[in-house]
Amino acid sequence: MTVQHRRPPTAQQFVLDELRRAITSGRLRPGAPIRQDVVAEEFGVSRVPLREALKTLQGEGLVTYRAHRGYYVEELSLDDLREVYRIRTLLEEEAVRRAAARVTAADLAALDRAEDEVERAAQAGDVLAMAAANRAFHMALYECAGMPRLVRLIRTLWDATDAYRSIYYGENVNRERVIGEHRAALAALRAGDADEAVRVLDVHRAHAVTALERLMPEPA
Amino acid sequence: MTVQHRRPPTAQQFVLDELRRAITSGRLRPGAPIRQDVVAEEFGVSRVPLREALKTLQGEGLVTYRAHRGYYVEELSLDDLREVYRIRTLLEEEAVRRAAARVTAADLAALDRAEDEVERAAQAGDVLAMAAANRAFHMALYECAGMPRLVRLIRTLWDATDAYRSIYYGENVNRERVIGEHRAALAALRAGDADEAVRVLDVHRAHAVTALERLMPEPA
DNA sequence: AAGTCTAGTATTGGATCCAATATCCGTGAT
DNA sequence: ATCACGGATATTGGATCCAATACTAGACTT
Repeated sequence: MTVQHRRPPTAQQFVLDELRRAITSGRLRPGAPIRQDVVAEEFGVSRVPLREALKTLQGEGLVTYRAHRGYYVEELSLDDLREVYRIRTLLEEEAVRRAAARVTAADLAALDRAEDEVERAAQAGDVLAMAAANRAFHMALYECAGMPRLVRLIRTLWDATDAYRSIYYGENVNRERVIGEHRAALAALRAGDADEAVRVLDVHRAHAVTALERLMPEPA
Repeated sequence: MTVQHRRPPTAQQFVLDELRRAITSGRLRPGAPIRQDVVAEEFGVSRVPLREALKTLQGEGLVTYRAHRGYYVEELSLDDLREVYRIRTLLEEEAVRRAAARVTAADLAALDRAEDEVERAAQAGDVLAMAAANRAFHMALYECAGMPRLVRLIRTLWDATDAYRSIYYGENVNRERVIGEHRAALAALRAGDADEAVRVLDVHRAHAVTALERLMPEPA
């Protein structure tokens, strides 16, 4: 007996996910004020969990907040996305370098398993599962750096742009490319070649940006 | 007619500041659960603004959260602080480099004024004012990079460790040193020498870490 | 005696209601 | 006509109350 849309355990989680989707999909227009009454009713919750979700989004930079004025949808232009990816590059390079220096055999085995998961999802053509598995793979890799706060930051940046990524995996070509790049990164890591691992993952990331630039609606 | 402690415009802001202090000062011990009832009563507010403040702190990594289990004070060991400073280094280097490439005459004039403010506070021996002015100076510098999201991230990292910094300015030597370093950074920026500006500010930051290592209570 | 189920309690999650603040618009003075 | 002032309204901020969940302890079974 399968549950269709397993709703998260709390309303704030549910609203958080929905809001992210609404913002990154453009349904809530950039710059527009978020009327708590309206949105709360739309999602069928009260304003309390909504406000907690908004606080989280504020931390991620998807909304801005002014006391007694409310929350506003933050602009997420192509330039902003590029900026996010630039920041990710800075942080993830550090993570990969440290990971390369510290990675253990057990870590590598776990990464192999994570990559298997990605490929299984790709084979099945399950876009959602692949996005999730891909994320798990990358985070597992970054975790090897032994810098929990760095990983937390990276994870937040991924959260802020998650909705865009799922578009990316819709295309067959990308799915194959991703797998190749993952394998190359793993090989480099296994060989202890930090520079090569960084290089591969930079390309990996850069390609995602290019794809986004192609897919994003150019600002009017 | 001076207001003693101008309480922030909202209870959540007030609680946020107080909580940060309580956590970074160690009054709320690492790993300890945060009982909302207790803390709310202690600060004289209801649980609603407290929970919003906690969400913000979650974003900053000062507390962790598990649904239906509550918030817990996050460990902030010396290692964690080092990690935060390492991340700051990565992000701020990028900001300074971009700033050096884009800084205008007007920007430089504004930075001069910001630095004047710092020196005025230092002269007056007003530690709190100096911390604030110093922060304003650095942020003004980073703003020149034209990367709002990057600046936002840096600001968040500063927020998470603000309480520690005020200790730093308590010492006379540090106040003088800071001013010298600021001036050197400004000179480098004016000369368009990005590498030098980065170098100076790296030293600047590294010294703050060293001071912290001296002052921090070593974990038992 | 060990483990499991169950009732009770503590704590968080969420809804509703009221208060405080900001915005908007009309009125009046200059 | 323009600006300042003031009240009405919309919206956010916060307090209280109730519901849902997780923890605890004790009784019962084996």
